[in-house]
Amino acid sequence: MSNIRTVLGRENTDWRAERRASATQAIVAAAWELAREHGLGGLTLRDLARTLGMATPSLYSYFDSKNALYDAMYADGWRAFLAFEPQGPATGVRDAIRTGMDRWVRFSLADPVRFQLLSLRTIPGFEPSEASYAIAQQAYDESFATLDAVAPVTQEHKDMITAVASGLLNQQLANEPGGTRWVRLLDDAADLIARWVEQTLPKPATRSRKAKP
Amino acid sequence: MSNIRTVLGRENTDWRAERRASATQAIVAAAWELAREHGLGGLTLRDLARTLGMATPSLYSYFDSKNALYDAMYADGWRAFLAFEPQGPATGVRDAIRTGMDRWVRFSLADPVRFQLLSLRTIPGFEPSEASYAIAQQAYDESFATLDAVAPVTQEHKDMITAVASGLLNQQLANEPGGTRWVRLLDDAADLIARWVEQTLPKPATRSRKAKP
DNA sequence: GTCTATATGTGGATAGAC
DNA sequence: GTCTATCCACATATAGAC
Repeated sequence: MSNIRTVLGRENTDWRAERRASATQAIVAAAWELAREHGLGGLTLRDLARTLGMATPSLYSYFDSKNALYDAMYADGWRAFLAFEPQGPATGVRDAIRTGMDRWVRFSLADPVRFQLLSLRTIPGFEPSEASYAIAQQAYDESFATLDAVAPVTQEHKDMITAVASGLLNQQLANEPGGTRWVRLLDDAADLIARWVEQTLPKPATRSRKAKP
Repeated sequence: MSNIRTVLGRENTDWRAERRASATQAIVAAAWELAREHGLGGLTLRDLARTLGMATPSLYSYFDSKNALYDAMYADGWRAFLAFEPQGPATGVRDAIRTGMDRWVRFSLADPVRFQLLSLRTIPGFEPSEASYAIAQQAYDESFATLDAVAPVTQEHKDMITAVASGLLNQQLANEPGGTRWVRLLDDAADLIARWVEQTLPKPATRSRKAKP
């Protein structure tokens, strides 16, 4: 049933979709830049449109609202994490925890505004869409894959790890941005948690070398 | 050199100062209420004035700006912490850390919006004044007095404690407000830190029982 | 489909009368 | 100190040209 018309139509559609996607990406990139400059809450659509050389209402062709833009930035931020220095396999629990926390901290320090959007509830009224939250979930799972591969850690273990990492980051960025006062405690913190995790690990079915026959 | 006129003048001044202070306090209290209702960032001066039965610009007789109001709330919040369930002496490092963290967590959970203002950088452009920050410092020092009395802990020890507590709190309030998923890890966290503190305590001038003669 | 032009509503903030 | 009137910036929405 396909003829030349529909094929051309599809190509045309793809072209437009691509153009639209690349334009959307350009808007998101410019939004990050302005957010880094004026703060996440200080981002305005007027500024954004002016930066891009377009009229403010034109942005609504790409985003239904300012929160939709934040949502796109949220998804973009987590995608950036997925692409950020993928972890290799770890030699043990301590190594997995340390490198995992370190990766997250370096990613966050590289762009505090991004950390603010991804991890803090700083934009009043903004809540990520299901689609964007799914990407965040994917990043979460991927980020713990290394540790999961090394030991059968529980959800509580992961919660402790994320809480401590986000606590050190938040204190650092809130009280001494650019410094290292809290962040340099990260290795100690990772060691603490690692020891705790190893001690509270659910016992596997006693895999003794000398199994009874 | 004093006469009846200056005395009356001073009394008059004091009256006015008191009335002004109590009116200011009423505004701050109403502001907290609205912030709890609509979020910290959702607080508007229009709403606040309407609640108090006055015109919006009248608020500017008490506060130079919205941020000045936030500043008064910030100071008020830390004063509330100073008055919140003062700690008694502790039996040891672990006890001091556990009760100190617990006190802070219960205080914060009792009013998440207050925690947000005191501990997060959530209001774009708001920074506490020197006077208000001094109150925060006082609360910080007072809150560690119990621990200080028990052991010569370092700044790093305190930084770790505040970071872990704020991390658990932030995860809890951001991801599951009203729940206990992160907060219930507090005792474990306190134990971890206590062990670490005890191990890394700066050695006191070796007070051995069996001193060499 | 995307742009320009324009309108509405809600913020914070100021001026000036009383 | 409190009010009314007003300003400006912003998010948001719609109409209409191209």
